[in-house]
Amino acid sequence: MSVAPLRGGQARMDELLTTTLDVLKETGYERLTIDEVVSRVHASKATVYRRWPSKSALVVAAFVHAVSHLPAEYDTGSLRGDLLAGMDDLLNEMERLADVMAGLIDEKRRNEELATALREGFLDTRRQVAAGAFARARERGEIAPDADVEMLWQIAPALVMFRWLMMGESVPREEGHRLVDEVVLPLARAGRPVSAPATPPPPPPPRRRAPPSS
Amino acid sequence: MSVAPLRGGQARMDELLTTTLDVLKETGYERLTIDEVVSRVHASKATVYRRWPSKSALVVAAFVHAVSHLPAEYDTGSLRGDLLAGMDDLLNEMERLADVMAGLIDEKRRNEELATALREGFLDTRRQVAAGAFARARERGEIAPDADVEMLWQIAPALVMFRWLMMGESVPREEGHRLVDEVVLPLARAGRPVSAPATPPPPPPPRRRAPPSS
Amino acid sequence: MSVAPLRGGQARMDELLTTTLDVLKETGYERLTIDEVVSRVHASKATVYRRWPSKSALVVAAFVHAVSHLPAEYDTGSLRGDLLAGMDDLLNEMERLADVMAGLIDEKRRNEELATALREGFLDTRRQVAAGAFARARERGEIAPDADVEMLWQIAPALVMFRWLMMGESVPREEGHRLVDEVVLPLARAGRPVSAPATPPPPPPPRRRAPPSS
Amino acid sequence: MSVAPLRGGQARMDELLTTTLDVLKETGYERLTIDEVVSRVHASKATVYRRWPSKSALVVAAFVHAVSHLPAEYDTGSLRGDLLAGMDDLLNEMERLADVMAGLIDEKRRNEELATALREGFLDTRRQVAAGAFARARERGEIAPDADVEMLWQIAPALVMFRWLMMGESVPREEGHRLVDEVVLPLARAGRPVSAPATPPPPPPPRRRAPPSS
DNA sequence: TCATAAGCGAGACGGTACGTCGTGTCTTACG
DNA sequence: CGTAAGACACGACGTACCGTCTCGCTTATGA
Repeated sequence: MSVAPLRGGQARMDELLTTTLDVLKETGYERLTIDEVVSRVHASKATVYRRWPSKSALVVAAFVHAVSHLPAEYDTGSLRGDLLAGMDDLLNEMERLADVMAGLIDEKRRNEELATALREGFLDTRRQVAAGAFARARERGEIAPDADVEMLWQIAPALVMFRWLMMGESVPREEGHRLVDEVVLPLARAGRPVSAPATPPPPPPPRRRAPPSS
Repeated sequence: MSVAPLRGGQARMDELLTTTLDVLKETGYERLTIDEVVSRVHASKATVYRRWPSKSALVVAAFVHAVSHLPAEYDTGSLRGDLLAGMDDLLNEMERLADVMAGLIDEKRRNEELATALREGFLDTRRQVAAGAFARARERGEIAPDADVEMLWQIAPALVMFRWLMMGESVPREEGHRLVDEVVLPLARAGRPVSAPATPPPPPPPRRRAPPSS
Repeated sequence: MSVAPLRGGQARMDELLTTTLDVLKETGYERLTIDEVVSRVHASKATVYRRWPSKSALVVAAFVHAVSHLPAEYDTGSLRGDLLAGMDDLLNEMERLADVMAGLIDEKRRNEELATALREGFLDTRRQVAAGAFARARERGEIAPDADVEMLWQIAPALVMFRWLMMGESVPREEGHRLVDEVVLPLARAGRPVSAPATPPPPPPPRRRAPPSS
Repeated sequence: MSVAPLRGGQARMDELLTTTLDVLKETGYERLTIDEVVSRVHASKATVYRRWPSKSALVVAAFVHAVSHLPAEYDTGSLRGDLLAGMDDLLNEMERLADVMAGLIDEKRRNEELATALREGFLDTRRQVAAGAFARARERGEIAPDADVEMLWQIAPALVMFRWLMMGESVPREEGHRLVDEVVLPLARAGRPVSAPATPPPPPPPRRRAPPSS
């Protein structure tokens, strides 16, 4: 769906992409209009369609553009410092991109490139930040050797995005830090629980039907 | 934007709403068309617009319809049993509604009724299931008295929805159970950490700019 | 290229067609815009495209509509009276349609329906008017029995259209009448010349080339 | 709108003009595309627009180029010979230009230069050929002194163009010669009719309305 | 001899119109 | 009266062409 940038006009491309992102934030994917975007930068529709074959491709490119920076790396000397730094970065990114992401989650189901952009441009960054921090912490003996890093890295983005996208609330810095101190760090230090309780899992509950059929 | 059901035709309404949900799952909010819905049930557009004033109202109603059942309540006698039962219910609901939710997250930003439906019909159910379970567990002394219930209940839905909507993966039952056993239960039992480390939080990291401007 | 008229809205169709004809007269085929037409009658493009598949089809229909009346028939009792009446009718029609025709002559080359409309709706009317007049005149003995009717009927429209379309002048009534009196009537009365001069036709002249190649 | 030939590249100009004429014949004015023309001669749009300021100017120039040769003059010694020679020339020109003319009649209404080109490059040639022939014939006493030359010269082009452009038929040489022998020559020899019949012209017929309103 | 200029191809660009499609309103005819 | 059918005004989409423009490349001349 993406298109090799034209020879000239790199500046024009950036302008189009950042403007697209602005409009996206303001109005959401559905209400975004190509005409609105081009009129803001005094361009013409052809200039857009010469680069991207459709509205959705334009929007995807704008998102890719927005998340295409080098993954952050923090080495503050302590696990807590690293995680707090990563959390601050996450919160900044969400502030910038939460509205845009909301408009793209549906599109992502049908657009492999967008899915890749989200994964590689955003999620992998979170994973790498956390993975690096945990690796250094393990060498320093700060955490249990069997800590489940693959689960741990997801906790912060999952909860932050849940709050932004599902609950519709922003997440203040202190909340994010509490999340690190009261959830991530304790779990990392404790490692996996000694043994999963032997009680067999209960039978699956009866499936619900959509309408309150009773 | 809300529903004014006509006297007759309750069955017709259900048919329209469930069909709307089907189309929504298949094609997403943006690509859903009223004509597609009505042609599937051999109805006419007027029949839809007599009941709901817009496409978004129809879709909201379909979602409300889908989540409008009594909140589940599980009392299995143990916290773990309750949480696992709640997790199974959550996983079932996600299986049924993940695609639909993806299509509505953007619309929710502009549609208060949809936001309410999501909150009351879906999230509050999760909260109540967990809150009840934790309350009983505290009475039984199974968990620390200062366990942060408001944070704890969010962990399961946040991580499950993160996996479904962000990572694009479904969550198998065993994974859900591991989440209960290795994250929720340990945190509940431990309660809040003795004291937040006294180290002052690091200064906020420099904000990133969108393009790799270096 | 034509389309069965929709059930309702015959009035709307007429309105669209006459407005199309107006715009056509004012601006010519090339500069005519669907948006201009629909905005004049407060219609929408879809209303046009529901009936006619393209701009050219609309314009053709407007022309067909404009020439779709019963062929005139004049029986004034004398050949001269009949021809003058036919001439007046021709001049009226040209006044009404000359600008339109100018815009359609090119399109006619590619549009069989338009060609048919021009032939049957306009030219055949001329032929029939003249043919009837000459037939009655021959019975009355007013003209030579061997008068070449197939050539005679063409003279009036050919010269009038030549003046309108090629020379860009309108033809006043007196000029038209002079044409009848000084060209058509004399030729009709004289019949074919006694014998074609026996001189063999000269050899065809050398073909010219486009550029003044000398 | 007129031509300002660049210093070099006369050959290029000819190439462009003749190619334009070709495309014009094939597709008509409206469908002619600058891109089509330049791609056929491996030129670029700038090369066209450096010479002619618009599509219509290019097309006009192509037509002017096509009709810009010295007016023919035939002096065969007899009126009939002159007229037949002129007719052959006319038929040749129509063969070459009928399609092009069809595409330009509409444009001519709005383009004074094109109107001039048609008049001076094509029509005046016909007029001069005929006028010369008739002048010599009058001196020789071959025609009536009061023959209406201004009307006579138009008959041949009017009828030939009528056949080509309105009826959509080509005109074979014999038909053209018949036209000379049976129409033009008899009228020229007879001169104006002795007296216009005294019958007053009939009242103008009722104007027709566009739709068959009865 | 080489530099300065000019025409050239290529094609991006701002516009404008096209023809299509979906929304939400409305009318018509049927049961 | 509710409904199926579908016409309608509106407005966005994605395409095509016009006329302008900038870019290098080539060529052709003049210092």
